[in-house]
Amino acid sequence: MLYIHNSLTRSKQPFKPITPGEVRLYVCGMTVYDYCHLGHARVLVVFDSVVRYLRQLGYKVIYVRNITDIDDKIIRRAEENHEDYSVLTARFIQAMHEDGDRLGVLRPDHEPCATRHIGEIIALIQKLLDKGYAYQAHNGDVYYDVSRFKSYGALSGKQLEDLRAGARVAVDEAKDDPLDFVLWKSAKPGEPSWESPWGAGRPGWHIECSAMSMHCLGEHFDIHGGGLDLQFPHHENEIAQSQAATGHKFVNVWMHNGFVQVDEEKMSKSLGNFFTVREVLKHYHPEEVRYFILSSHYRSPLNYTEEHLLNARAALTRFYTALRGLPGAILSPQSSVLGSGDEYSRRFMAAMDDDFNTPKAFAVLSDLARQINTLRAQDAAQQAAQLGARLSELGGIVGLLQGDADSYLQGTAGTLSGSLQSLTLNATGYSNEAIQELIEQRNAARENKKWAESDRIRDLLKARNIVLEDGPTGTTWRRT
RNA sequence: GGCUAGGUGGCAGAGUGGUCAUGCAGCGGCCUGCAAAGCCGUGGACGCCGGUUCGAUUCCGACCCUAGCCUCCA
Repeated sequence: MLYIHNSLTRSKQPFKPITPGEVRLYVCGMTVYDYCHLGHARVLVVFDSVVRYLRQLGYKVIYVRNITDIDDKIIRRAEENHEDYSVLTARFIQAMHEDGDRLGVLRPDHEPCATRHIGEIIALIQKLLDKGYAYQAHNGDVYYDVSRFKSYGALSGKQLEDLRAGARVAVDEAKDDPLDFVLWKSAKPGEPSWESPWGAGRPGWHIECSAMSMHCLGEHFDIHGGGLDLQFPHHENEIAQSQAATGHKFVNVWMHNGFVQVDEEKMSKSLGNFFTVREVLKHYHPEEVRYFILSSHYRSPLNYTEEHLLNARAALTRFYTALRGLPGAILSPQSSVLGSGDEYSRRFMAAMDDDFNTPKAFAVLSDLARQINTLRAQDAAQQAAQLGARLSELGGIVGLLQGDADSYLQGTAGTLSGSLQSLTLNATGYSNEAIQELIEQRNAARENKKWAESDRIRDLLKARNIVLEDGPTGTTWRRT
């Protein structure tokens, strides 16, 4: 039985889809005016793992992750660049796809862009106006009247009075109430705009997600996710909009992932303490980044440090070392994991069932790796191979361990993308053939018990971050 | 100030009312020509103060500290 922590009730609850066997999931994606940083990567990887796991459980998942391709920052950035906003957004949508692909993030089933759903957005705003939940101000903007929505603040645990007390003063004179938020923004000269009953303008951020999620998934769906920073006001506002418009419940379960932090501080654009995905991938294997992200629970803060990434590298090295030389197993939809009932699968699934507890699940993978190593030492090759298949199968449930062990350990090919040819940390200047040649020279020396010569070659390679390992079946090498 | 989530061994990170997390690092051993990898063993922890309890790191209360939200933010 899968349990999920619901931000709305602040408790872990058994998950029950609205339609049996089907899960409809919406996640707030990026505003595309710059490259993704690790904070964005966490959303991508966390919800990718959620989707993968739900599918593993046998659910038909409809996964929608939107793109905000029109807003103030996009307009400003496009102006700075002297380019059309749509050229800017197209470029960063592509960059986002590249980053996601490299991290092994499966594409969502639908990826709606705000600018392609202006019609639905306008219709939704009109509905809110008709029902008296919205008003047009003297400056032409249309605002949502927060005071009309009784349960406003339920998701974030805030009271209207408290919010008003803490509100920054008189930011926008046109609003009736400082807490009211914009649904339709009238265009200033030169800004991209769309025609509407309230004049030329563009949608506010919050209404986009209400309109697109309901368009793609219906008025009532199962799970809505996003970063913790979206809980208030963005998701609060979505609830207010959608439930006011439809008159019934919007989303059953709200999931929020924690922040990526740098020096105990949130990683963000505005603080300038961010690392982009592509920058980090210059130094670390995509699978290492993915492991790093999943090695703490999705709701916990995650500190970005080099030490943590190296920790992820050590863990993956251990797993791939255990898998090395075993026939690989790629997770298939017909995987035997679910019904197999073996101890490791059972424990792994139990951990994932507990609100996607990936760190706990990883502990099972460690135990499994140890058992594989033990079996190999006992020459129980068949059983080792069986458990090896199980290890990569379980790893595959969260998008890990799907690569070739030698490729990972020798750093010659991207495990997930297949296109990562130059891991800078692993650059050594020796070709695989040259390494093989040196290994043969060394083994010849060892045959003759010329230990000095043997050690010289090993040290030579070690200086280039290549470590040799003499096993019962011969010498293998890997990069460090 | 209001609200939310946290404070676990050297580091990271699960978890539990009274027997094991797990990984890295450390220490001892096995293996090895020596290593590496691997295996076995091992030390070390639950912010602070009260309360409930036969017993609390785990439940309750106060306090301290951290992060986040209350303005765009994944």
